Amino acid sequence: MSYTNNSKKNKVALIDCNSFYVSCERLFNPKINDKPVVVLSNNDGCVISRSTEAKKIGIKMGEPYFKVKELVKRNNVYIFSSNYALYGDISRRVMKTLKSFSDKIEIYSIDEAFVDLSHIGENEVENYGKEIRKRILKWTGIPTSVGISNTKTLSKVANHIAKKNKTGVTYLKENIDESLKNFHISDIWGVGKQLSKLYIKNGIDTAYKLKNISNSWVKKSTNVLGAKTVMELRGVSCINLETQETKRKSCCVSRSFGKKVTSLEKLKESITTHCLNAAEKIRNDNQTARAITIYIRTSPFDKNRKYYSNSISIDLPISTSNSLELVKKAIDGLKKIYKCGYFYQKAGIVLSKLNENSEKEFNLLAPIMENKSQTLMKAIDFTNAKYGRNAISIAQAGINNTWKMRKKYSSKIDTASFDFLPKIQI
DNA sequence: TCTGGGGTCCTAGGACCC
DNA sequence: TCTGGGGTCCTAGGACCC
Repeated sequence: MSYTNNSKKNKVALIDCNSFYVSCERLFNPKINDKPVVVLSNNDGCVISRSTEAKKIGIKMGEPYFKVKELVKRNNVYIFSSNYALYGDISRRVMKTLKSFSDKIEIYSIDEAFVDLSHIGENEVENYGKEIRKRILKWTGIPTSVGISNTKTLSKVANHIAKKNKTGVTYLKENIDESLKNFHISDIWGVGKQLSKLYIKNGIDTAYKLKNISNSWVKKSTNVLGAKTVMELRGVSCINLETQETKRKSCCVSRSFGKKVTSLEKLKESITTHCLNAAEKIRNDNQTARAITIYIRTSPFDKNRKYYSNSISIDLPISTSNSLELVKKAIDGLKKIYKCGYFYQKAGIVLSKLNENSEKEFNLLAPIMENKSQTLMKAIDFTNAKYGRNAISIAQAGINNTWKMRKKYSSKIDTASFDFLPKIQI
């Protein structure tokens, strides 16, 4: 493994939106600005975003909603079902604002981005961070935290610290050991549940201790990623800034059911719907799939019923993005793994081995078949974009679906009025 | 009653070949 | 009777991220 030891010059900022989904809801609802607010995952299942006030009350990240219902009631917490069309749109605006500072930017997730600040002078870095923060707040209304340091992993640490700062900006310079001593091992980027367990078992419970562990031990006990994290804590950059937007390599669509499902017919409906959505997604990216995976499972939390989970992967003879072909394969697969007598909680599909349309393998019949189907698919995508997703669907997908998601607390805010967003009908 | 969804990367081990 | 070993490729599953 080779490391680029140019840490002295490298400066990278991590900009992270504070309580992003909550902040998005607040944009259109100023009366909840100083109130405890949470946003729930699909199906109103878990808490996935919390305002500072909600955190203080003791509502934990990822906690099932039914477990905190009482706490929520007692403290008058405002609840929202998630509205991804809204969050996606606000995210695009935040990223666009960031790009006004630099082209060297890696959009890491819906609410986070790394920006290269190597060209900014040592004494100006912190003010530059403040300027970024100020502009995003002014242009989009979203509060952020900015962490800056020599490597991505360290800028993540800096960002954590910035979240507790008044200014919202932290620049971790060379002498960072004091900060690392107070930084818990499980908060390090790249150290998840399993690694935390391993490290703590070996007496390594802070970032500082991990930084000073021997190379040979890390390599022996973990893998290359573990080793990279350690190097990055030492200020040696091993994880590059990915400024090129790359196309996805797989595409999955899955949902939990609002109500448990037992019949093959209902499973067919949901698998068909997921398949249509996934196919549309990859067509949008001008991609085709050469494999499809179908999976179904019962609830892993239900102790009173038998658990069943199964999946099947099917290779496709010709790479395709044709909805009808994909649905047909998906249903074939579903029939093979379906077992009667179970209460299913979730179903999903994965399209994988994705290719660019242009690099499709050579096939004699393909051009003729494709022209026809492509015209049809384009017509469907156009209509659905204009009149709402599923305006055109296929009969198999069902119409009044009892298995559809719960979304009791949706703010129903739709930014289409100023950005021509397609409205998603749930 | 009620526990999300969408990604990436790494590795061990099997299949296959000579 | 004695029953190799090294290389490559692929895949499933695990770990991690937000």
